[in-house]
Amino acid sequence: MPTRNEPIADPGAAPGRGRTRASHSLDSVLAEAVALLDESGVAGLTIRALAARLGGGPASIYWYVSGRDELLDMAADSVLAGVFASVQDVGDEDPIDDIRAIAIALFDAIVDRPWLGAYALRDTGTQPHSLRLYEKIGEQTLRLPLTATQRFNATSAIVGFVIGVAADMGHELPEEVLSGELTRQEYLERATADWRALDEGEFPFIHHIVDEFAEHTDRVQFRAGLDLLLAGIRLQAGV
Amino acid sequence: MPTRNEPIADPGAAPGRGRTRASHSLDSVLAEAVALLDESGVAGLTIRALAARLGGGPASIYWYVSGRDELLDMAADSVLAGVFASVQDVGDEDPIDDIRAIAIALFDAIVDRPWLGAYALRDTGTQPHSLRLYEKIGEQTLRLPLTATQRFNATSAIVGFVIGVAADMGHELPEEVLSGELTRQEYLERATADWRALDEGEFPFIHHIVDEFAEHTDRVQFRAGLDLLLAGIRLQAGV
DNA sequence: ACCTGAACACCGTTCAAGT
DNA sequence: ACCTGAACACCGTTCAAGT
Repeated sequence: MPTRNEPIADPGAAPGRGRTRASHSLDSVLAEAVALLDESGVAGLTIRALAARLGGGPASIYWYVSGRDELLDMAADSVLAGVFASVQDVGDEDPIDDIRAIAIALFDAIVDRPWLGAYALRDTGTQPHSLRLYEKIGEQTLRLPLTATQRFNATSAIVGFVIGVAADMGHELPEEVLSGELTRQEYLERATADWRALDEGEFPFIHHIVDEFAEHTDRVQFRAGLDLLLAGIRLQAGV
Repeated sequence: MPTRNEPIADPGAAPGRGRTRASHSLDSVLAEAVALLDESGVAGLTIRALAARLGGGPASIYWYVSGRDELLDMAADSVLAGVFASVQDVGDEDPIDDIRAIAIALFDAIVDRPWLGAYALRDTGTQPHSLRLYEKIGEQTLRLPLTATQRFNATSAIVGFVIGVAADMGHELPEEVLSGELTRQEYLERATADWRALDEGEFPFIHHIVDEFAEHTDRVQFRAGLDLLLAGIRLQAGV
């Protein structure tokens, strides 16, 4: 908590010359945390594993971060910094198209890093880049003829949709797939077989869409849903 | 894992007559797990706390459940059984209105139990009631003039939206609120003050909607977003 | 200012043994 | 079939002490 507003940049450019004592920085702590999350997921990010990676003891982490929860929040937000940077120039086209572009950038980032789904855009108070991304999406609605309430609701709907669908897809894949024990293809085939085995009278819808399920890709399905939501916003704005 | 398909009902109606040895059932394990989750959240559900509540040792839980993850999945699904039951008769009105009714029932259940957000509708293979709820929503799209792909995408979008927005709202409230240390009202005021303190040139959207934020309610905002998505589906179906 | 050492109070999970 | 006892191998977090 006391370090929350600490400068993010490394104060001394080079890591201290002494070699017996370990020395980190907020940047390196977060960078290694992200690396650990990418490699082994949320469960893999332990304070002890992180400290070992940085060459120090567990207690050293607590100088930079108030605890594991804040670490997770900050690690997620540090990734969102990149997403925000990548959409900084968006805002000159059709407002709805621009919202789509931002939403897709955010979604793609979460697909690449499934652990992000649970920690991105959680707390705009602690996560400055989450706030900026929320702001950025909202700014596009400012260019639509809507009321303030409609803009607020539309923006929250977009964010909720992105996070929700992405999170859903993140843990749609069980551990066997993430650990490389099973390919996505094999997993889909197994799930498809399960669905086909269901009683057709009891599960008419499942049977109706099982072929689509077998061949679907997350990105395409996400875009399709996003376009439905955007169509609703466009209709409301009358543009 | 071996117990996954065990009958859910208590085999012997009365809990064994012997009083020195603890004796549970899958039902009681899940019921106490839900109670624990309601009282103290996901972090509060430990195998040891659950076992103590049931009057036995930690190892006894493993006869009913393969581990903590499966316990969480099954506890969530056991709550969804009630949600499914409550919407069983839905399906005679306008299809879009029926989808709305189911989505709202699901959302309300997650608002009541924030921990549900992270575990509901996660794995239709392990969670039978998640599957039935997904099927139920999908069945309404069967009554709309859409292609199978469109129905699949629309249904997944609805589910993703509900889960996403609900999950978002679930952890929007920090621990101080959940622990009763702070009221929701006070929290909203604090967050609102933070937002007003932001630079207006840099955060025009935040300033534009801060008054709406201060007075918003989760349920109303969810319905507004849901209606945008439903409007998009209606437009696609042309009904 | 920033890190070490060492401890505290927990965890989930396993497994032989009991009933 | 279902539970106990006891252990294993971890956790996050704290804090006095060092540099």
